[in-house]
Amino acid sequence: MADIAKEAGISRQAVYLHFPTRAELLVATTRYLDEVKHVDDRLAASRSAATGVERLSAFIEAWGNYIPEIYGVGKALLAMENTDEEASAAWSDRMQAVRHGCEAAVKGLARDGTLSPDRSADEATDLLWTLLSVRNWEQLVHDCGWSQGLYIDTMQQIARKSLVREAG
Amino acid sequence: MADIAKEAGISRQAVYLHFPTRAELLVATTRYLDEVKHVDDRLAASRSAATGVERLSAFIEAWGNYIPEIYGVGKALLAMENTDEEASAAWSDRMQAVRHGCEAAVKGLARDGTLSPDRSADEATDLLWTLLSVRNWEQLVHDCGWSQGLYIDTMQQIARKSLVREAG
DNA sequence: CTTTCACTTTACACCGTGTCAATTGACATT
DNA sequence: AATGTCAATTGACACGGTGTAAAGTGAAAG
Repeated sequence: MADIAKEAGISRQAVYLHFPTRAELLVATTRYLDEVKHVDDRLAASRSAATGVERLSAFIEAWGNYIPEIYGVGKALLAMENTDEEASAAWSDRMQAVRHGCEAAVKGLARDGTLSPDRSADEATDLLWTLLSVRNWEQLVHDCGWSQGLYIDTMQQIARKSLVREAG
Repeated sequence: MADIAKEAGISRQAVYLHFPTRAELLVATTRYLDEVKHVDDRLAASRSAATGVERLSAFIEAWGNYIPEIYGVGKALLAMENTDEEASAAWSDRMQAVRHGCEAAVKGLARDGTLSPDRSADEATDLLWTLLSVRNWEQLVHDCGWSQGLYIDTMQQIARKSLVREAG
């Protein structure tokens, strides 16, 4: 909080005049980021894809390219996951939104009859959601040094191979 | 620390007589767990597999079934990753050991000529390592309610599909 | 009989979060 | 020109968790 106040050029206490707790500050920041980065517009593109398979790839590209923009705040929120109830709930809420995106992509496959017979729709959603977690992005791009492009390509391919019937 | 002391039936300060910091206590606990759970023996089984593909599956099964046993300490260590240098290094060290296991499995595939042509050995190792992260296990088994068996089966299948040439 | 050792109790320093009260300075209202 | 409002300031403090320090206890071992 002290660092944030310094960065903002106000006193530490003044921050509390705007945001009652550290968690609420972070939550407000994610909301602001979503607004300013037009996350809705980006995900809308994936919804207009012709086939389920295309939609899956478009969704992965849209979300995957959004991760780096929210990564900073996300990491801060994730760091307080264990100690702050409210922060945990806020992050969990945002991740549920991503899960709904995954679910929609999986349903697109099911509608086309291209969902892999190996997995139920729920399991496929869980799997895709896990695959696309911010932590996985962090590990591959930050820790392993992958480029953003390699990350997107690989995630698209692996999602296709694990979720699409007769994958190629 | 107070909770741990209470559980151990000694005073909070007495804990510091054994472990200088909270981080070192957790590190010692992981070491103790590794010893008592015979992690080396378990992973040895995967090394004796005939083919690279079998070895991959055996490794995933061995590590995947080890995760729940270290999960408690792992989570505590992960929680201090951002604040405690030493805890972060300790966890990172343990995860490097897992990465070496992944690397060995990938090399097994490469030796057989069954590694997917889509990926270099390094990328395959990164991918497998990320797939098998404790966080992913946590999300699927804890958050999504998957059984341990479903987790193992799915990870084996997805690893085969993403890493093995002409996957089936 | 004394040393040693693990442990106890008590006290305290430090840091980060969050609260509270009194004050200031700018701007708008009347 | 006097008044009220509002954002922000300063300074103090409570709380919880980690870690340090010092003096004391009790039992086993030489």
